[in-house]
Amino acid sequence: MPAAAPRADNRLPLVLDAAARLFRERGYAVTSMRDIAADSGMLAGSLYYHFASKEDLLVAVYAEGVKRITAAVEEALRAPGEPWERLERVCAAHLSALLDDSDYGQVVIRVRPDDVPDVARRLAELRNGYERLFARAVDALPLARKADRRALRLMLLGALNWSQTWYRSGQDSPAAIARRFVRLLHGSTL
Amino acid sequence: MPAAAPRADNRLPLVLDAAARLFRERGYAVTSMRDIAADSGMLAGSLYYHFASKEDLLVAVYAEGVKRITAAVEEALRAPGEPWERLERVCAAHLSALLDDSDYGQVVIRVRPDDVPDVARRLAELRNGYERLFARAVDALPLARKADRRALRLMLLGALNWSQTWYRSGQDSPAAIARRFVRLLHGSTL
Amino acid sequence: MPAAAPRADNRLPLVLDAAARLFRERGYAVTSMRDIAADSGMLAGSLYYHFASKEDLLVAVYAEGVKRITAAVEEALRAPGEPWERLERVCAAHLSALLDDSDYGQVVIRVRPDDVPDVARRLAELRNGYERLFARAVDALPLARKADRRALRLMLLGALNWSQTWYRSGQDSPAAIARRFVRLLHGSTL
Amino acid sequence: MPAAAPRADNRLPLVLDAAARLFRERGYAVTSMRDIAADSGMLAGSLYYHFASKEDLLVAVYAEGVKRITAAVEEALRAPGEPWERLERVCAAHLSALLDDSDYGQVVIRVRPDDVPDVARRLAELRNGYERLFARAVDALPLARKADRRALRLMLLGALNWSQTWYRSGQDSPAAIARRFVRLLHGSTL
DNA sequence: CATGAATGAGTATTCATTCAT
DNA sequence: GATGAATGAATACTCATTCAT
Repeated sequence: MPAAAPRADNRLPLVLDAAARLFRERGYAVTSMRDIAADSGMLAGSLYYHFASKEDLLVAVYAEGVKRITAAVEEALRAPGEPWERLERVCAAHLSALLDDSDYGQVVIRVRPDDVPDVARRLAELRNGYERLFARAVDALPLARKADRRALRLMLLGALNWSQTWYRSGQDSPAAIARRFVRLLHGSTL
Repeated sequence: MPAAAPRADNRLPLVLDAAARLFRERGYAVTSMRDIAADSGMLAGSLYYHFASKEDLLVAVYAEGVKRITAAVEEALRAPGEPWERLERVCAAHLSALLDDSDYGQVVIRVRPDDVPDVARRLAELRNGYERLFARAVDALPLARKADRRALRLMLLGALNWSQTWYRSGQDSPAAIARRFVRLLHGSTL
Repeated sequence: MPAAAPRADNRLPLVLDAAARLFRERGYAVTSMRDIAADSGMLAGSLYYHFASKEDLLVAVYAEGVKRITAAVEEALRAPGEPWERLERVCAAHLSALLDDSDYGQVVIRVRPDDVPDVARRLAELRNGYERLFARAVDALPLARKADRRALRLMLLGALNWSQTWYRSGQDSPAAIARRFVRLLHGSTL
Repeated sequence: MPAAAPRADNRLPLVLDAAARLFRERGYAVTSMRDIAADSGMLAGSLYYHFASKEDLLVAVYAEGVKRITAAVEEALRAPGEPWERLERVCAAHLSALLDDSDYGQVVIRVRPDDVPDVARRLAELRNGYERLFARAVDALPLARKADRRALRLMLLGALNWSQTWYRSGQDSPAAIARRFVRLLHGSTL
């Protein structure tokens, strides 16, 4: 019997889920601890048993978001295939995590690190950690010139992330969007 | 004695400028009317002589931002040249307005319409109005297939808008970024 | 007509009075801004128009308290007379300001500077300013030895200030207490 | 197997020590049960096994403080000697307990009974019990008039207690302070 | 004995807004 | 046009306390 076993009725994950959903739906600044508490079936004060501050709660959600996107993209990277194919799979995975899979991934895009000055650096580091992973998929491409590689990465990632703005589920699937975006770049770099 | 001559010491533009700067720097939710008032050398209550609400003030800033981007892009569209060249110029103009020119343009990207539910629709319309203009530059491209046109527009616009996230003035100029992005797409669509 | 004339219905003094009374009655930590507001016939938030923080409000009350004690003691110092007589009058004035005259003086004794770390230094300076004045009355005494002078001052001031603990109005008057205390010291120093 | 033997690892004294230290350092109102718990290596809830409320904890600390001062003063009273000499020793003992010996004694001075209305009476009784002891040392003095006796006691006790305000260890020792204070009163009463 | 989790009332403070002057 | 003064609701957070485990 492990000593530190969490209780069965631990509601921390519930809190995290509620926060993720609200941060994604409305944004960080505009979501109150009371909102989150109400959605977790608790009182506002009770949240502080689990998280020392609203900012800490955001960091936890954000970290979970990065973790999920990372996991999805790592899996896509592992599968065999030709570099452009792999990039397409990576983009599809990235988009899925951002648009469909859960609130956590969307928070990573929606909440800007500098919206929350006190933890901006921690958030930025989490995001950068992930972006290095994405860069690996671009580095593997057989490109002619080096400068193009950075531009291609920034362009692709920007386009994917911005998709949150216009994406409506039901129409184009993440995979379809990823395919179209990657193909737009493919021919041009031959 | 002229009847409706605006006073020389009209401080409305001052208010608008302060709001634009603060909304851009910190975001809408986190900027208070008192902050804006202080930056305009007034008291919070006095703002209400000029704007009925904080939301109205945002709409005014946003509209001015769209107007400026629109003006810059329209000028770029007017200049003669081959469609891809023109698109490049349009992108450079768009980026300049977004990154360098003024706070107003940056507010249009930084503030999401749905951050402010009550005026979300008005903001979205303003933004859409502009995006239709941008679309014209894409429509003029000699592309093989129709589907590509939409993807190309969304990709390009997303990549440009997202650049606010990583752009640091001093390094790459807006024009250079625009050129690289457009060229990445050009070859592939021949 | 002076430009910055305060409005007739300015309720700031009301706030100050309420704060003084409550700080004296219950202590600083235990008095809430709501309590003070309720006693001034306002809402808690409204206090912040007049004072930027609870600490600032305390400083204002404290300063007023020191000012009043100072004024009383200065007057006692000005009156002519033999040094011991003058000291007695000074002590009586000090005690009156502390026990009878108003809440402000009592706050100066009741609230310890280090109860409020952030403004401790400002409070201590205010108090020290006054104590230097009190010291003048002791310095004028014809004492044999120098060391005694400091001890006498500390003893007298301590005894006077502590009287807040046991004093019940109706019994001994401040003047009577002062007389007895000073006479206890007088004979011994001849 | 002995029935009521207290456990070896009884942590109650630890709690008491932590509370004494914090009440002395910061004051009662401003010290939280969590602070005390943290300093005792426990969680806040666990304190309630030992004490029914924060107020009870204060009473326990206060009582211990009074007990220690009482013990020190009783010892000083027992030693033989002339009344003024004995008073001086009593004052030195009182001051030591207040300034140097431990946190408990200082709490008795620092925390005013009426800071804690619900237990104010119990605290006052504890304090009075001690003060009667102190009075015995004054009663033994060969004084001319009765009124002086009360004044002398209040003056001396007040001066001693207030010393917490200006005393800085390292400079004057409690014994030296006591000597000076008592001598200031001695001559005058001959 | 002690913890983990929560409560519910309270804290200081902030904010968009109002309106008489 | 703008201010001084205030409102009322909200905000993040704290705290003494409870209680099943």
